[in-house]
Amino acid sequence: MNFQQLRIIGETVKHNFNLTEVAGALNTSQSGVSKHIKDLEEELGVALFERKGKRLLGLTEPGRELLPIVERMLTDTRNIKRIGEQFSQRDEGEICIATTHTQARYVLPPVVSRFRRDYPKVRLVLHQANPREIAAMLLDGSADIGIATETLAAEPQLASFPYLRWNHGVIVPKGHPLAGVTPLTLDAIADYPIVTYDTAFTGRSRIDKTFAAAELSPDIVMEALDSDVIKTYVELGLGIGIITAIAYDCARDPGLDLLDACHLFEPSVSRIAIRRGRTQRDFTYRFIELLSRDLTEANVRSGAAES
Amino acid sequence: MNFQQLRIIGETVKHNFNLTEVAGALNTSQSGVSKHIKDLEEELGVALFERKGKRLLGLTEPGRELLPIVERMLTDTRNIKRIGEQFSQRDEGEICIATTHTQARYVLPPVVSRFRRDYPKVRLVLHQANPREIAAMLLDGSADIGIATETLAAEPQLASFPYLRWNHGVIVPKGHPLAGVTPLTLDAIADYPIVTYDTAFTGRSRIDKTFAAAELSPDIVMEALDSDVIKTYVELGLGIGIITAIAYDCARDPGLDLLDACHLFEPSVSRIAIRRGRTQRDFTYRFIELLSRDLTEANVRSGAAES
DNA sequence: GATGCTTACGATACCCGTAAAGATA
DNA sequence: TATCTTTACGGGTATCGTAAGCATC
Repeated sequence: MNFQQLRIIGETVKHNFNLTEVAGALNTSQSGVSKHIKDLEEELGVALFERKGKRLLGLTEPGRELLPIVERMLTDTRNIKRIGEQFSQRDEGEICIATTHTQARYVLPPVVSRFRRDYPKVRLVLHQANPREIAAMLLDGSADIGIATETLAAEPQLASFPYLRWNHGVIVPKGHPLAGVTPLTLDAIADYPIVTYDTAFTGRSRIDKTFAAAELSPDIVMEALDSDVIKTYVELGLGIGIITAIAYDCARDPGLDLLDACHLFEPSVSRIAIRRGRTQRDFTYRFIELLSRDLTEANVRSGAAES
Repeated sequence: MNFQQLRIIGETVKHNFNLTEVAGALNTSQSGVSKHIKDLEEELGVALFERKGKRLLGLTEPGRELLPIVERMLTDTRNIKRIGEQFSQRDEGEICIATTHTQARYVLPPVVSRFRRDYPKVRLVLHQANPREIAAMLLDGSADIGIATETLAAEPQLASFPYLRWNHGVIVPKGHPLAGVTPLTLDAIADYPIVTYDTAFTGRSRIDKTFAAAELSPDIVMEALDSDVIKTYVELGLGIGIITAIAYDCARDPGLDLLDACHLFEPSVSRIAIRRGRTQRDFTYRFIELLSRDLTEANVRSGAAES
């Protein structure tokens, strides 16, 4: 048994059992991949892959049992590598943060610039993605930290921590009649066409639930992926907008008014997630501490320890 | 990085950083061991071992961080191997049970013979040892199951399960005056010289605590490692014995009487332990089920899952 | 016929062990 | 001096990639 064989097992599952792709992903030859699999199966005395003739179709039962162990070993090799980097180049390296638009645009900038000042030699990669992709990136190791509002909590392999509470607010063009309605009500909102987030983004599910609970069916005329697009179309008069309150800035958005809606929508909680079992660089913990002073390295470590 | 390097790191720590011994343990040459260490340190970019000149003295800080991961990888290699065996030879293999004298002599025989009938092709190795050695054998992987009364629960790497409650009893030569004392009292026992277990064995600590709580200082004239030796010397008239009640059999011990002492000593609990994170063979779970029908595979698995 | 897996074979690199040299107690 | 580690070097082996053969779709 050797590491190449383990890598091949892992990649084979990832690439739908297409060994040609696997060879490409590992920059090696198909023949080598094929032989490695055969050798390992021979050494263990069991077939790991279901075959139809020469094609691989899936894992056998022993293969399914093996897979989680193989994956743990692969992450452990990366952990070992990371410990090496950690000590050989304390303040150098790379940190990849997978996050949604809202966080990247409105919350992270001060944290990022602070981090860059503290760790000028660390390459900071921001990867904007939707919550599902963020979870996938954490799981496959391509991201160190994930930040999102929608459920990162579902996956047991991830440890997630709340770090920011925020509310939805309603934005309207300056002088819009809705601005005169005080206090704002759901019924009043539902009278106008609405522009808001796409499903599975930035608390959209919470918006839907709130209207459903009030037995209202709002007229959603546009679903966007980010607050900036929503603001643009609200300014054009397409309708009123429901966005994160933190995305509104009276100086930058002179054509819009933000109407408080704390009493209408429950607050949302954005979470930070990391992969359990992954050894993190020191500066990764520092980044998380910058996001929330409660999330000290000790707290994050103990939260990630279970399972 | 390769497996041989990881094995070498692990063995080096085990053998007090003597590379000559390590080479012996892995049947290879010192030079190879030395080079592997150097190569790995070079690859990671950090020194893993503290050195004084050419001698290795201990782990550096990165080495200490690395060690648990290396050990997990080594147990994972064994886990993979075990999965192979599990499926290629379902009912063949080896099971090693580390246990104390009392269990081996009085509790395990029926279980062992039943297991041998069910799994005739499994080589069953019984290894008699003291509780500390039992824990060590589980930790280093040389035993599958450990059984003992004294604390196996202390080590977080081990998962232990209670499976047998038992009481201490007093044995006396037939016709001994103590047999007339009913109910038996601690004071009455303390009047006679006592033969019992060595410290750290078969609930000896419980015996001591019981007398201490009653402010008695019993005259312990002999400390033995097992009940059979105690019985022998009680029969010779050296004193009265305090042993596990399960070690007395009126048919086999015609010269002795067992006096009930349930009301004097708290019951002891014998425990079964396995190593967390170790993949167990099917028949290992079957063996545990034979010991206690409550300890089903599902229960044991979930109990071993934490941490 | 196109794609995908396996087998055969030659080149390369890696790992191992012997032997000699250097360091430590 | 005896023990232990490192360095140097040669032999063997395993791994890799090319190329050809063969099965599946």
